[in-house]
Amino acid sequence: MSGQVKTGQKRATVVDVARLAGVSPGTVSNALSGKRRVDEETRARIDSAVRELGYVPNMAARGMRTGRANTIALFSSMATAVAAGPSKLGFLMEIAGSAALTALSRNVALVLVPPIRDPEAALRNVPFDGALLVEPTRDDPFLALLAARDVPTVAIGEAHGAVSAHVDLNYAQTADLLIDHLLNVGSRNFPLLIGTGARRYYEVFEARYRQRAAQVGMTPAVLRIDEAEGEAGAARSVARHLAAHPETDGLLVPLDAQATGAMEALRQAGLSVPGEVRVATRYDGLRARAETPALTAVDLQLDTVAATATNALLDLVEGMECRAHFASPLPRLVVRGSTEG
Amino acid sequence: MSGQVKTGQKRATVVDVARLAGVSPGTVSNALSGKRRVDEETRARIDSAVRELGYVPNMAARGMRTGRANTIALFSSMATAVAAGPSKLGFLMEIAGSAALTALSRNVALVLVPPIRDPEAALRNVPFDGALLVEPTRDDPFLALLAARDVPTVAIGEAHGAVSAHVDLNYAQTADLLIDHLLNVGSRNFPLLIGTGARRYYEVFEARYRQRAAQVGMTPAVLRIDEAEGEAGAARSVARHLAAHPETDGLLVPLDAQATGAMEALRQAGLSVPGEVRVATRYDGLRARAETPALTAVDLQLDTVAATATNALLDLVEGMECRAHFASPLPRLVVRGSTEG
DNA sequence: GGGTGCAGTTAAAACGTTTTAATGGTCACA
DNA sequence: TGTGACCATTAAAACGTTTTAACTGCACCC
Repeated sequence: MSGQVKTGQKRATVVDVARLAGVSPGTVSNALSGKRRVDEETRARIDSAVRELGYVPNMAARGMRTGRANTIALFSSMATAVAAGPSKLGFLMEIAGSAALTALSRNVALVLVPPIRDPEAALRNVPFDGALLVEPTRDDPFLALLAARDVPTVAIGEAHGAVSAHVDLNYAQTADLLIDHLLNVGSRNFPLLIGTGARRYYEVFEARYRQRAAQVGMTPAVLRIDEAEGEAGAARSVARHLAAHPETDGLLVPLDAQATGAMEALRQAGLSVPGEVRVATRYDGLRARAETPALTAVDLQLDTVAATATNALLDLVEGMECRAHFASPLPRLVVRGSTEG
Repeated sequence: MSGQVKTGQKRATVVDVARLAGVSPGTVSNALSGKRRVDEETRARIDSAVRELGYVPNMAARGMRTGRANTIALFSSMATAVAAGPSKLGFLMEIAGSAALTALSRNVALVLVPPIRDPEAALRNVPFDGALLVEPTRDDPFLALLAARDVPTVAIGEAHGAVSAHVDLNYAQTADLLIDHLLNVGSRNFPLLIGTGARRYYEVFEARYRQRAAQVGMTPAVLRIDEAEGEAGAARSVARHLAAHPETDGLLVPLDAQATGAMEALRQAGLSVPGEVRVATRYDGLRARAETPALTAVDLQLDTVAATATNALLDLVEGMECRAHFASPLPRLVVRGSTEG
């Protein structure tokens, strides 16, 4: 009997509980939320009524009253996510797992909003009190929509637009790590491949690359490839570059989808990796590890990053003050077969 | 001006829109939802009022009235997920991505409930109108909780308990695929490693393994390892088996975390893979691909499986009739270095 | 005895939407 | 002219909480 609810029966409400316990609904609410003192004996009566009726609070009603959804949303910038396909999803999912765990430890659920054609529809149908935005582009459609909704937003990775806060992804250090590594293993002629989108980390990578190239006397070559062309686009671009520059002995390809494309081009050209050409990429995900040889990459410690971002967002949602900028653990180089023989 | 909302300003409601458009709130609701006919001219007035005020419907209020949260939850059986760590998360995340996409295409968001200590608290604070349950164990704590809440539940993988429906993960075919493959590449003495938990797919794997072993005259050996001991437990168990059975020339290890543990044991024993011992696992995820040599595994087509499950669940939520059992695309063997030289 | 303060409780309002039943108007048909 | 059907609209109720302000007793203090 007790605790059981028959199928189809209407769920018990706070008034049912109140009636059974012989108190008013307000007292039940106070007893359950603990917001006000309730007599010990009354509380006991309420508790047993709750158990007997199998009462579960109606979240929608609570949300309407309190104005909170107990939910945060994780968005990924549409364009790239689609373009980079599974790789970007890996990146996103790694963040999602950690963010969900952190959020739930604070009694908030994470809703996952994958890249989708119509961001506006997604926003409209999903209740949430805060948003996590993964590496937004300069003109990210979500930025405007979230701003219009006046909802706290935390970006993962440096953001151009107006966000409440952002967690650093250490673009500069990551770039330096990879560039210095390529130099250390002896590469002296390696181009940088980046996408054409307005991503902050492209800008940073390019800046560091050019600076370092100038220092060591390397002629810089920056190949820009539309992200939407995926692996194939990168392969074509690299093939062209190899033909024009046979002295090439390395490739710096931050976007992993483009990195595997580049590997394909190298195979076609009959060049050995890492013997003749060394290759390094940024995100140490499935693509990087599944390539043969596996690609040297960087451990961005996304779980820590996501936890930091989530906690910051929840602080904001709860109305606490919060810094506008959070540092991340320093990225660590993960050396693999593609740069060491 | 239009479409702009100043920060801190209270959000416009349907009443504000109604007043501005000179109609009643009910008409606004009808115009927006399209549930009833509304004169073309009034609809236009309402639309422009909506734009001017930057009106966004309050989901909580709508949810309270309609009884729908526009949300489904994805749960993963607690014990295993924790035990198998990142590998299980990979599995879960692959499903999550596809489920989220499918759900969103039907205007429903996916909330991600990662393995957590207190499942009951998770359930209480998260509003959802349906649940997706990944490979529940026989006594899965979520099963009871979801049943008590009387919420439609769809399991991914055969389920023991009471769920509204389940989508097959083709345990038998998967087992056959792997067993036959090991036999085909010449293995004649390979034990089966499985966990101790009450998972349906352990039972099926064991049954098929014993049957096939009897057919080909192989002495069956089933090693059961507590999932909670992870890689190390599997490594110890395999080391022991190898010492007692030097004739071992293969390993069938469905759980990928245990498979990588087994690989470690083989390395320690100085046995070459695939030369002396062939290894096969089930889930073709990061662990399988990142191992050296990469592990032969099975493509379970989780994206299709997740999409099927999600659509079934949403049908149930919308009150449609729905089959209790869905087939999945047949699993395909992915042959890798661990079984072919 | 009249005020003050406190602790526990309550009645009623409020949150913002959807839905129901009722309303007035127009049109076609007898 | 009356009758019914239909259409667009509306007023009001309903959803299930939380919160506010009021209200009890009751003890304590001048």
